Amino acid sequence: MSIKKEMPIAEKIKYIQDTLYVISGKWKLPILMSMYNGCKKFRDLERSVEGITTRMLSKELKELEANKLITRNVYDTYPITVEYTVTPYSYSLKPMVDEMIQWGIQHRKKVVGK
Amino acid sequence: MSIKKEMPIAEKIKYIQDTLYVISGKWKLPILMSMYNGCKKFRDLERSVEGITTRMLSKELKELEANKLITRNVYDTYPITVEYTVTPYSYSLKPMVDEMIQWGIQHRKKVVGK
DNA sequence: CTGTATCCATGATGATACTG
DNA sequence: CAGTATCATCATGGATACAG
Repeated sequence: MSIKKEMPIAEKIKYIQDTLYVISGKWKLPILMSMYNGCKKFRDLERSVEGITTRMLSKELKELEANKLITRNVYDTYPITVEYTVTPYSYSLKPMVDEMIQWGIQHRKKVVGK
Repeated sequence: MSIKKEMPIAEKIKYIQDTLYVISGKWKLPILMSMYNGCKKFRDLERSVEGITTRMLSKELKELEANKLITRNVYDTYPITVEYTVTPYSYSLKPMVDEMIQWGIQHRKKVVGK
């Protein structure tokens, strides 16, 4: 028989907020999705992520990198090119993101009633 | 053989943002967790959700109710008492929230290295 | 091309006082 | 008890110009 201690609520909340923080911001998930779709260069992301500014793209990319979801590689061409790539680790987000998509779909039906 | 059309990225992002919006804000999940833990009355929530103000509690409860995650019941005592209860529907969030907790746990290890 | 630096607008939250 | 009203503060993001 296994004795399983329930995690205290406060601790659960802490982890949830950690997680939310990592994917928070208007652009992090759109950027990631674009990258899964093949975009690698700064300029390509700037164009494919509808409406984003260079300031926000730069900022969000840094945070994604800090959280090990993407890596940044600089190539010494002229002008320099920079390639961002999603890490294998970033795929660990997939189950959660898929859940969010599914929940969003059914919730829209539930609340809007359509 | 099944032909399955991939959902366009833009649409996925829309649903993800819908979902994030529902649980957004500093207090919605802490409130919900407190309610799962048994809190029902405004004053109890105000005390159990560490740091929340009446203004925010009131506001977030309204939004949770609008999204059908809780219901509000007024009892005509004196002074009146109000009981909030989580809806069965709110439990549909559980898989996602559990995923967030698990992801948060392993992410802290991954990034902090501990 | 790949960003950084400023400044500004808006929204989200906090503090506090007050009401039925 | 269960909130509302008002004002203050802070974080987020947008616009724009500029740099290496």
